[in-house]
Amino acid sequence: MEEIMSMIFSGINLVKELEFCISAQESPESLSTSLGSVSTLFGDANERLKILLARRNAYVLTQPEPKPVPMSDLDQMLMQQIEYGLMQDYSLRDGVMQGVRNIDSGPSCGFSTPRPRRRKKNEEEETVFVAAARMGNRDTPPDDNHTWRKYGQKDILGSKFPRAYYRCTHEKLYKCPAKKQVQRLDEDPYTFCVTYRSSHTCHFFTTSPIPSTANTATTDGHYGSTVVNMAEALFGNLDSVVPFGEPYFNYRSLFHGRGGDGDT
DNA sequence: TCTATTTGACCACT
DNA sequence: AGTGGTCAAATAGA
Repeated sequence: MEEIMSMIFSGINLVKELEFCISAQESPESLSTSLGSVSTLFGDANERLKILLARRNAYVLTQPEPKPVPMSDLDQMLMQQIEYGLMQDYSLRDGVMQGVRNIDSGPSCGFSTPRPRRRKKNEEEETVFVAAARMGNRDTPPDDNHTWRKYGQKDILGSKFPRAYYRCTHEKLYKCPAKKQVQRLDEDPYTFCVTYRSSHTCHFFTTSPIPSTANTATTDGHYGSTVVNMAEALFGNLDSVVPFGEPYFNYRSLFHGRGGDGDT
């Protein structure tokens, strides 16, 4: 899965380059080359996703009493990542950085004593890609409304940048199990891959948990359709990738605090 | 003095 | 054995 996400975000970076080619009015040859790279990469990622989803669907069908799961965690995670990445891209292009994120999912899973030194295999996990601030401190991702304490850093094999490990500041006081890992992408140092593990059981924020709509760079209605259009342009047939058409899938809900709840 | 960060070492998993 | 995740002592900063 991480490999697919890596491919998708590499593709997004290629789209950025393509956009630059267009604005720089480069030759049709270079445009064609750029387009080819994009379509190859996304096509490949799409194929892998299809295989992945097919396997999952097959697995669900083999369950004795399949529950009505409208959208799998995997799908949801994927969509969040894709939309979040696009959102960050759009925000940066508009010169606005929005550290908006709210993807806590489900009940927290605490640790049993003694605390394991390795994460559990099935521990809940959410990965988002966050654009770094272009000004100020670029070494840390934008504020995500929670306070974190760094407890480790590791050089990761094959990665140019080290991975930083954070846990919730309230871990001891409120037994909050939330953790996150932050790593820069090799292909785009301005983008962080942030992996969240376990939900916050504390509900303390460094800033207001719901940013005012006055801060929104784009209206979410416009953005939502833009994202869909862009994703469709990128993936061709969205139905084969993500269930935009799912009745239970509300992509606006992914962006809490961006005016998605209140506007009509 | 307290809290956060750094960093080498330890440990679990593959 | 190699790698990633965590611990914990040392250190820095408020």
